[in-house]
Amino acid sequence: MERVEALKKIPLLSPLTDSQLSKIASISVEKLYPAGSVIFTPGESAEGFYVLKKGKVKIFKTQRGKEQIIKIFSEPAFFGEAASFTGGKFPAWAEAIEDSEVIFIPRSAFISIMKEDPDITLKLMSVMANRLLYLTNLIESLSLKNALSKVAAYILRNQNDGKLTFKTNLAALELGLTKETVSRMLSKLKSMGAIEKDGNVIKIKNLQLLREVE
Amino acid sequence: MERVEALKKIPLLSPLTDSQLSKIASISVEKLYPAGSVIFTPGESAEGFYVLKKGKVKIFKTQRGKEQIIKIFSEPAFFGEAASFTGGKFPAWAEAIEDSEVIFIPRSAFISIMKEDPDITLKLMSVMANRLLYLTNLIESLSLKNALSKVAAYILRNQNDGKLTFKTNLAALELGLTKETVSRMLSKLKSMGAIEKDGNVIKIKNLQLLREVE
DNA sequence: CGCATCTTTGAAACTTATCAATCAGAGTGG
DNA sequence: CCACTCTGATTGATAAGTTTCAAAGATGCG
Repeated sequence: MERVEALKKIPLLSPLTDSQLSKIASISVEKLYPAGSVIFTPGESAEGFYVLKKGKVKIFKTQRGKEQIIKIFSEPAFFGEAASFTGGKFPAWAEAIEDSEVIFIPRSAFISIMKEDPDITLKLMSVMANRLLYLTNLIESLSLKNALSKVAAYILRNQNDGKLTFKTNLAALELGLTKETVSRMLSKLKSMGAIEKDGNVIKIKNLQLLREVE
Repeated sequence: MERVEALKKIPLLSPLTDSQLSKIASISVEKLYPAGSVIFTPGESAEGFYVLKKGKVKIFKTQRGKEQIIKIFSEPAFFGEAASFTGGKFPAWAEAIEDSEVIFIPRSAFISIMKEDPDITLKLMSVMANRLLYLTNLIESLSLKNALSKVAAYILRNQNDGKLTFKTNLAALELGLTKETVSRMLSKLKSMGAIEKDGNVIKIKNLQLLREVE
């Protein structure tokens, strides 16, 4: 069954037996979200959580017309689990930033799985622990770093082999800055000789320097 | 046994049997931390987590001489569990802000308890889910609110019966502001008629107004 | 090629931080 | 009981960092 295969790709769920997975699959709901569409809104009751089978989703907060991205998920991943397990409401927005396929798993189904398979619970806990650490670091970055070091840290974090594709606007939303500021910091890093820019591809030229300003 | 009693006060641990608790108690280590002393430092290997039996502890990050409080714990509570369960290092500082008594529980002990008692695991998960939501809201506050609404939100959050004891310095560290700015915002709220101040006690005079600026 | 979109740059405005001085209150010791 | 000091809060002036607004440049796509 195709949905079972999708669930199996999620590291959290992969150790489940086929029968467990098909049980989940049978009561889960699959949905398509075109890029730009909203998956859930803050205040909405969290009756379950979401498995991202395909695509990319951003979780973000808004206030006074400003936006702060909390986290971007790429397939395979799951999200919305924290609100789901407290049994309360989602605290933030979830929006597809690419055409996405999502599987919704009702809380009750998953809790019964957790009760019969403690390893899954431990695994989920370790995922949540990692998310706590991630958010702790995000807080550090938002509160204690200046614009230049935020951008430097962003490049270091998202780089692959000394290179990365860079969307100014997206970076700005993640870093809690405006696109203009990000652009200026990029120019500064360029003039310092730390990076090189060609279109929307950034190449790290001086790793050590970048680490120093981070 | 006295330590068992202390452990029982932690909502997370209270459903455990006395034999489980005394097992934990027997391998845990109790320590006193005078106000101002450091409990753990970032980068330190997290071999377990901490139960706060008495006192008050702040978890915070530092960078370039600035400080951001992540969370303040008052007895009874536990902290350091996220890092402990990822098996990695603490991401932040923990410091007693009052004379504190702390029980250290090695990871291994607790994991074996979790394996034999799934309810504890679920409970711990729900605590971690709540902490995720808390941090999400902190991010929102740090990134999207201005100084005035941060202070207003702080008052609303910490008020009790329309009153609260206010330490400018502490609020500043939690809100990611300077004490001067906090003081100025307080004056502003006072001149708006939203609050009243007598020594370090703040009284809310106009709740609706306070909610509006939040 | 031309239009729409994103990026860069500049100037001004705004918010918050910094630095410095003063003030208020709580002990403390004479 | 009164200086005296210590700590924390307030206030003012100035500086720094970031945003905002506006315009000009690039880039990509139909």
